[in-house]
Amino acid sequence: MPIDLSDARAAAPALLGAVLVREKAGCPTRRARIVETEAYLPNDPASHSFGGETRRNATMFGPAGNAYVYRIHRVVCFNIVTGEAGTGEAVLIRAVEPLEGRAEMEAARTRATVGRSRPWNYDLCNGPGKLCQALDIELSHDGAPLIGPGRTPSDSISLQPAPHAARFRSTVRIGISKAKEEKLRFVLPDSLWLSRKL
DNA sequence: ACGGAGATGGACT
DNA sequence: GTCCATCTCCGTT
Repeated sequence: MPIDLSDARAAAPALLGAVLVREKAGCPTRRARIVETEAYLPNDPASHSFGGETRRNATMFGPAGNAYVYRIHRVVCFNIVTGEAGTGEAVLIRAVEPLEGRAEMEAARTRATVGRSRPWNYDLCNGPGKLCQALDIELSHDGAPLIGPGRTPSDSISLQPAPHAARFRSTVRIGISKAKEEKLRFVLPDSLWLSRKL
């Protein structure tokens, strides 16, 4: 069963339990389970696509299944484009649980963080910027296809569907100032790797 | 365990 | 000049 990326509201919970696979030449494979997502809908005042297409958000208006990667403050965030091309919707991946290649994730986080000496814990990848550091997701991956052909084998991000539909909970989204009331954040309620506790 | 402040850089108007 | 889909540290419980 392919993952339902037909629209962001359906895709955000459907992506819970799916596994991100990061392949990079010279690095061990990193795999991580998605435990927290947020939907950004068409005509959503909190979405980057609100107000139309610009250079920065252009891949949001492209086909579903591509990575939308943007920079905010010091870090980048990783989204999966959903819906028909032109609708400008996506799902933000907010937290993942490491499954494989954890040492490589810790090394990547250490590389990206200055002055950290204590060991990594649940803060390894429990946030949208942190997981991009742990998986070496960069601005250059903006627009990259995650599913099907067209990926770069030596530098790919791909997706394995969840083995079964996950039991989830929804809450309000985090870190936004507009359209705060809608419950468009989706989590695996028992996960220890959420960016915030329930 | 939780909350607030400051760092910070680019996109957009 | 303003606005952030954030992170980390350091304070207080």
